[in-house]
Amino acid sequence: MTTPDLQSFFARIYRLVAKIPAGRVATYGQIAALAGSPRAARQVGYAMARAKAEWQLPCHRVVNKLGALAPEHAFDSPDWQRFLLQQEGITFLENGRINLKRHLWQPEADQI
DNA sequence: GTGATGACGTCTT
DNA sequence: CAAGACGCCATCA
Repeated sequence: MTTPDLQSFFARIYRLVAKIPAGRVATYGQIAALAGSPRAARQVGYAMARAKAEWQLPCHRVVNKLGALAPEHAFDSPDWQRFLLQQEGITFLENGRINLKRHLWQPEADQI
């Protein structure tokens, strides 16, 4: 159709991120693909940076495909994201990355 | 409308 | 998989 963007891709990204259950993590590419643009993974991170705290988005549950967390400057405190994830039961490897094999979010049709 | 930006991903070394 | 370079693509100035 001529109007594929109901509001903006960011809006869809926010909606998807909000559906990530606690104790699970999703990748930027995963969110981007669900939003309709598999190649727009960067925009997912951009959307997180522009996200407002009032939206209460679990942006700390969004990581890259390597399991590495966002840059330190992205959160209030350098290890704030890691702290939140550990509080939800996320396990980290010795190299400081998340064990995606164990905590990667598997979106279902009803979740979208 | 053009150019620059960037919380990524993939390829190559 | 580590580190660097290029590409992608929506948003911002």
